[in-house]
Order: sequence, then structure tokens, then C-alpha cells
Amino acid sequence: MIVMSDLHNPVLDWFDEHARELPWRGNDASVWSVMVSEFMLQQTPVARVLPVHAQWLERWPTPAALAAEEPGEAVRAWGRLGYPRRALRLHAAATAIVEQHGGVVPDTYAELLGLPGVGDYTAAAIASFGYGRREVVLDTNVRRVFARALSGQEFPHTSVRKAERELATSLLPDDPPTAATWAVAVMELGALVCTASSPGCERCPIQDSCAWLAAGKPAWDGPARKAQTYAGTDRQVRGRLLAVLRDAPGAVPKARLDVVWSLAEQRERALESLVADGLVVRDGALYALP
DNA sequence: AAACCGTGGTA
DNA sequence: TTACCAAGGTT
Repeated sequence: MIVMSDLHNPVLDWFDEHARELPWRGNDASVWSVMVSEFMLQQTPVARVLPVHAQWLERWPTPAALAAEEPGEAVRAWGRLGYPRRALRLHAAATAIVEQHGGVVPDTYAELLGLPGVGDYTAAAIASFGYGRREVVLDTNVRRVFARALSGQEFPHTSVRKAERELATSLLPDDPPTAATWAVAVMELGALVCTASSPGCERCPIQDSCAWLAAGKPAWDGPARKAQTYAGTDRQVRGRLLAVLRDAPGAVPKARLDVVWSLAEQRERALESLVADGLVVRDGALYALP
């Protein structure tokens, strides 16, 4: 591709100089460490993941170690990272790895995709970052970099379109190790420079070939990105209920859950949804983590 | 396909 | 203070 000489070397050189040193990167990091980080980083910033990731890897250094625990311990150790179903799914994925993959994190996209909580992005990320495979890694950072540099748009579409995936595929270097570095490099560029708001174009390694910058950084004219409300939602109630159970050593009487939210109907609905999700178990009038 | 699923930092 | 948003996945 023509664009390769314009984009690849500047991005790879920039990454070589500016990449963050993160615990799940580098030679001493296990694939399991990569996998745990990918689950935690789904919609949660790096800064908040760092301490919890360290605790998890110390406590559960292998999939088998986590699988041997009660799932509720994973939920408890998840702390306040948010979206606690990820903890449950990571525990389920560890169990599947033990039962179906001999305790070793699978090394192919297809097998990874079959694990609970692993979608397209996470499967590609583990295969690429963990095993150096050649995969198209499309996360929000990569998509934003490509949208700006190549399409001249401030933001990508809500969903990944066929043309977008084909474009990303065409940019992937042939050599697997180089492709893996390219994937993490573009992602890092999006995370540190080509950010959603206030991008640092003046320090961007590909500013000279960025379509969006060349066009004068036109404002996003696509559909408004929905502002997710939180206050007063079931999610907030679920969060409060689960916080009580996380902070309790064992089962708690329902009365202790009733005090977290005054609207009984919504409170009951939220509690039932937690039970339905497997995040909470009921034993008579007592509630606990699974 | 769109809604739902937590939490906390930042402008 | 509100709004945005941060390495998505599931239904």
C-alpha cells in the first residue's frame, strides 16, 4: 500500500520512543496478564486498572488459580472498576481455559472468541499482544486514529463497517511481529495523542498525512453520541446493592440492602436483575456474592 | 440494532 | 454542574 510508507514508520518510531511501560507489556508479562488487563480495560481507564490488575496477578497468577476460587471472590476483588459482570465472565473464561484448553490461554482468534466475555476486540488483542499474532485490532482508539488520518472524520461510525475493517486489514503489516507492534502502536497513539477531545496534533507523528488535520479539523457532523445518564438508573441501584455485598464478609440480610435505595419497586427490580445475572445469590432472606 | 451494563476523572 | 468518555460485550 502507498500509505504504508507514510504512516507505518512514523507511528512505529513514535511508539518506540513514547510507549508507556505497563505491567501487561514487556517480555516478563504472561498471556494471562494480558488477558486480565484486556477484561479490566473494557471501558475502564488504565489508571484505575493498574492497582487492581496487580492485585489480581499476585493472587491469581494463572487461569487455574482463579478458576479454583468462588466466582464471588472475583466479583469482590473487582472492586470499583465497574461493569462487574466482567469479573464473572473472566472467572468463567478461566474455568473454560482449565476445562477445555489445558489451563493455557488459547492462542487463536477463533478459540479466544469462544470464551465468555471475549468479543472481537478482546480476542484480537489477546492473540496480537499476547502471542504476537497478525490480527486486526479495532478498538475505539484505533478506530478514531483511522477515522481522522484516513477518512478525515473526527470520529468513527457507531459500528464497525465493512469498508472500515477492510481498510484496517489493508494497513496491517505482513510480518506477524510487526503487525502486533503496529496494532499496539496505533492504539497507543490514539490513547496518548489522537484523543477524543483536545488531540495533540502538534506532537502527532503523522500530522503531515492526516486527512482530518489537513481539512482544518472539521467538527463531527454525524449522529450525536448518546450521553449516557447514570443518576437514578437501575445501574446506579445495582452498583449500590453490589457495593454492600462486596464490603460484607458473607451473606447479609435483605434489610441491609433495602436501605441503599428508597424506591422499593426499582430496588427490587435491580436486585432481581443482579440475581438473574448471577452476580448475587439468595438464600432465604440472605443475599451474598456467588 | 439499539439498549443495557458501573465508576470516576476531567473540562 | 452537566456532559463527555474510558483497550467492549451481550442480548
